[in-house]
Amino acid sequence: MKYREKLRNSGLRPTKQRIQICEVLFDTDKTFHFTINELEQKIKKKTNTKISLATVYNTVHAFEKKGYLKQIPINSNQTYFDTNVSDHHHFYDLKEEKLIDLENADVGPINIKRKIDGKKIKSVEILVRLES
Amino acid sequence: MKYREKLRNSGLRPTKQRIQICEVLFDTDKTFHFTINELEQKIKKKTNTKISLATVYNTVHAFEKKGYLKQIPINSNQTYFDTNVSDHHHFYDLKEEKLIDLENADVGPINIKRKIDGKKIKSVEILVRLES
DNA sequence: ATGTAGTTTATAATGATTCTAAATAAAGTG
DNA sequence: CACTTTATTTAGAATCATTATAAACTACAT
Ligand SMILES: [Mn+2]
Ligand SMILES: [Mn+2]
Ligand SMILES: [Zn+2]
Ligand SMILES: [Zn+2]
Repeated sequence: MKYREKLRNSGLRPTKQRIQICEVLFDTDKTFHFTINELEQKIKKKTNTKISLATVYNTVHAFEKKGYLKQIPINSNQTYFDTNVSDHHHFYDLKEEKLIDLENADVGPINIKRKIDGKKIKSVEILVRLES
Repeated sequence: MKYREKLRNSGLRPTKQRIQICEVLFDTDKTFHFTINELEQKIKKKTNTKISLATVYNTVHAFEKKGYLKQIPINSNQTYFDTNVSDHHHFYDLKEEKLIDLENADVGPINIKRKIDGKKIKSVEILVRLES
């Protein structure tokens, strides 16, 4: 399978669980946003096997560290993750509690004029809250 | 005191606890960012009375609803609040885990070109992550 | 003063996330 | 292939921020 090599190249052993999670996360043209609980549901539906919640957490964190996922800062009691790891911005629909990608073309260039000594910019992200 | 009226005008009874929390939050020229636990510490230090944690939560949420505080979306296990309720952006120093205000003049104008039917923009916030 | 609705409080409950330690599986060695 | 080593999975417990509960208290109107 295509994920065995990807995992091995990342220094992660290609276990059955990790491969299944890869299939749920990356076997799609569209990227998406998810919480751990939503991911658990997707896994349960797609594969009929059960992966323990601890493994889902472990795997998501491992993938995040390797740069295959990223966290989206949102005021929510649950952490949101994104399979789109490119630099991009978000709408957050407050009613639906859903994130929507904003392509960079949807936002003009952003110019951060202020500098902080000894610090460099790691990321610049816009969150646009939407109400009905 | 100056806060009695402000509270009454907001439909909030001016209790001893709320006035003390107002003093900690608003008796300063500089605005600041805080978590509930940091606020609890400040209250303990400034006033020598003890306000229950439940009241701190209740009051912060009441003030947020009235628009005297706002929440800042950050990936943290604790919720961050801001006494600066104007539209503004943030640096987030990943090492110090501290927020720093970016004035609007520090960021060029932001133009969100995409629209979502039936939704209107409630806020636009930039988070600039800083690394050392 | 009395009554009512709002507020505070200690404490319990909740729920997302992390930890633990034992069982299992992958990789390395000869 | 044995055999060893090391990483991973797992169920369940622990943690910890936040919210709920319900009884005591307080601001305020009459
Ligand atoms: Mn937050
Ligand atoms: Mn978050
Ligand atoms: Zn996204
Ligand atoms: Zn701020």
